[in-house]
Amino acid sequence: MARNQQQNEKMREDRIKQIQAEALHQFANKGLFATKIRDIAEGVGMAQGLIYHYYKSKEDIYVELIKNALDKMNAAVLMLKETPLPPHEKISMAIKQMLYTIETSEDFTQTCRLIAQATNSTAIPEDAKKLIEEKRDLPYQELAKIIAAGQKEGTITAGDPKELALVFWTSLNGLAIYKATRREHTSMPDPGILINIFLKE
Amino acid sequence: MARNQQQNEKMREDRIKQIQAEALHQFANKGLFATKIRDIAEGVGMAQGLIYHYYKSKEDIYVELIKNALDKMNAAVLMLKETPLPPHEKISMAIKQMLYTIETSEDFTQTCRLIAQATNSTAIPEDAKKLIEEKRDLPYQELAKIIAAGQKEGTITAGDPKELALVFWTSLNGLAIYKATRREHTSMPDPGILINIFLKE
DNA sequence: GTCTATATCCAGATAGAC
DNA sequence: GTCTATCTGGATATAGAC
Repeated sequence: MARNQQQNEKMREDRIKQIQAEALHQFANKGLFATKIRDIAEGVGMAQGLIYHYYKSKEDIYVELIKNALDKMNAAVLMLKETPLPPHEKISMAIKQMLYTIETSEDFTQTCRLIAQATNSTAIPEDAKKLIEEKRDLPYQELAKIIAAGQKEGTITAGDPKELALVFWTSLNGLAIYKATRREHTSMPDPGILINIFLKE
Repeated sequence: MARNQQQNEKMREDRIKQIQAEALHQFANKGLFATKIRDIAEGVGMAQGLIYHYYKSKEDIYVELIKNALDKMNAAVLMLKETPLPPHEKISMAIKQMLYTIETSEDFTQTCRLIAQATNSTAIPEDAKKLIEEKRDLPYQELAKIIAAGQKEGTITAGDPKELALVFWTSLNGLAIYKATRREHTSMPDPGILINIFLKE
């Protein structure tokens, strides 16, 4: 009996993961409003009504995805923060890593697109707005700290750390979104171009 | 009689301009699907049904705005191309100009947002897709040419001109969109940060 | 040109059988 | 858990009076 309950629990979780994966794909490509519950259900291969066995509403799916996306992004930044490297190497590693991930991981570019869409729309669920408000600043803040530390060591270009962090994040984000819409036709620029913005000589 | 016809024609054009201005505002903030015809009509101060005296459908308004937005962007790039300045000064002028315009013109940031949304969604009208396909590459191409010319003169950093153009355009675009969502709280970075990417020493 | 009223459609969400 | 059928609301677009 306990075994069965565990199995059921696992099946349920698998289903939820399927729905999430399909919904991320659809939302990233079409946005919240153009994506229909039917699209998600068909993508997963289940009846339209069955979605409501797992989620209360379309908005609920969306909010959960937004939360996951922001958390994933922030976790990556905190990981970078904890990495035992000098600041300027953190920066160049982060740039290389992100460009590589943009190039190779569709899931990552979709996550970027989801966040970008949500950030740029006022027509998203109230809960999603709150999450964004709460969580979106962390990358800028952490980047700014790393940059300031590097400037103290004399390895990173002079300039307002916050402004440099802003350029860092918006540039890479812009590239991720660009890439997402031309997957086959384009490759990312040489990391050196971006690294030059931040590192001395 | 001819006078009256002219007056009527002008009134009609004014109405259309009102609708366009309101629609740009709404679409930029909420996207195509979350914007309701009623919202636009209310914004202009007319009855919902009256919109259809001026446009056949919501999609038609959207497609027209997309066209205008892309044309405006491309016209600015072609203007830059024709400016009688050496390449490296074109680049630094363009950066300064764009950062200033982002900071001061809400219409410009809305135009950027509209294009960004449309570019990043597969759920837009077929006609809008065609326009984007046709027109969106021009800035990258012209920038790349200017950069290549500057490299020949030895005033612009080495590197693949196309990649540099990509960084140029995605960075500024990313900043415009960032700014749009935090209008009061943020200012643009020092142009020098971006200029340093492109100019030698 | 402008409005009100309405036809029509579509999608989110629910009910209930299996 | 899963499906089919359906209720319901809301939005586009049209019709027709003023």
